[in-house]
Amino acid sequence: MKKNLRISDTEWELMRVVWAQSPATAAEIIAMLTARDPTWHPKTARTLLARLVGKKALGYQPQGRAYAYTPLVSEADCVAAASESFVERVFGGSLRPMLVHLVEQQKLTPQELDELRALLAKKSPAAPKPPRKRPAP
Amino acid sequence: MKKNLRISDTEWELMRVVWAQSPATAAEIIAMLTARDPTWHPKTARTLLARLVGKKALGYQPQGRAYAYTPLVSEADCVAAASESFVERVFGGSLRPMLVHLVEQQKLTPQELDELRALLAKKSPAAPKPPRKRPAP
DNA sequence: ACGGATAGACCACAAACGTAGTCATGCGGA
DNA sequence: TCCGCATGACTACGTTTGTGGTCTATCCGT
Repeated sequence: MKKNLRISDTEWELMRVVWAQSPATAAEIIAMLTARDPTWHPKTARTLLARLVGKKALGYQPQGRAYAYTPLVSEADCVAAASESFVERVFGGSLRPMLVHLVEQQKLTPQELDELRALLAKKSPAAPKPPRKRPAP
Repeated sequence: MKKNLRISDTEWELMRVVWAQSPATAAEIIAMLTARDPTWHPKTARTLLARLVGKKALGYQPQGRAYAYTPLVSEADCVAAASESFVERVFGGSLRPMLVHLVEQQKLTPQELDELRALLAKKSPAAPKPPRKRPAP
C-alpha cells in the first residue's frame, strides 16, 4: 500500500535475498550477499538492513542473540512499483516502446522468446483480428 | 561509451525533452517541462541543466544571449544502460521474469499485444518447434 | 572465570539529489 | 538613456545513499 517506500539500488539486493529466504539473520543475509558479490562489506549490509527496517520494508524478530529479518512488503508490490516508476522515467510512461526495446536490444534466448510468445498467446485469447484461430487440441 | 554517466530520476525528464527536441534553449526546455507538469520550478530545471552539462550528458552552444542545449549521449544508449541496470537491480539480471511481469501486470492494449507478437515473430524466424506454420496468404 | 569473537546500537562523512535562492549582467523597450 | 527583466553563474541546504567505523553487551570456548 505504501508507495512512500523508496528502495535504493543497493537496498534492492538486500531485499532480494530476504525475499528469497526469510526469515534470515543478518549473518545469513550477509553470507548470501558476499557469496555472489565478495565486495559486500558486512558493516555496509548491516547499515542497510537497519535502514530498511527504518523504512518499514523489513521487520525482525529476535532469534537467539541475533535478529531474524522478514519482509514487510511483498516482492510483487515492489517490483510493480519499481517497474512503473521505471517506465515512467525512462520511457515516459509508455510501456510498448520499452518492451520493444527490451526484445530488440537485450539478448533473449530463443527459449525465452518462445516462453514469451506462449505468454502472449495466453494473454489475449481473442485478439481483435487474429489471422486465424484454432481451438486448443 | 561512458557508462559512468548517471542520470537521476528528475534528470531523465530533462533529457527526454532535449532528446525530443534539440537544440533547445533553457526557456524552451522549461516551457516543455512545465507544460506537462506545472510543478516544475524554473530554477530547479536550470540547476539540473547545469548538472547535466557537468556530467557531459548535455552540451551547449551560445544562441543569442542564451544557451541552446544538445544531448551528448544518445537516448538509445541511455535507455539501454538504464534498462540493464533496472533488470539487474529489480530482477537480478534475469530478463524473462521482468517481461513476464510487465506483460502480466501492466495493462497493454490488445493492439499493443499484437504488435509485440509481431515483433517476436520477426525476432526469431525459425522457432525450434512451432506448433504449425502457414505461409502468409 | 576470562578473553576473544560477535551482534546490534550508534556515529561519521562524502557524494549525489531535489529544490530553490542570490548575484551580476546585458538586452530591449519606454 | 535608464530600468527592469531574463539569463547564466554561483550558492545554499536538508535528505538520501553508499560506505564503513566505534562502542558495548554478550556468548562461547578454553
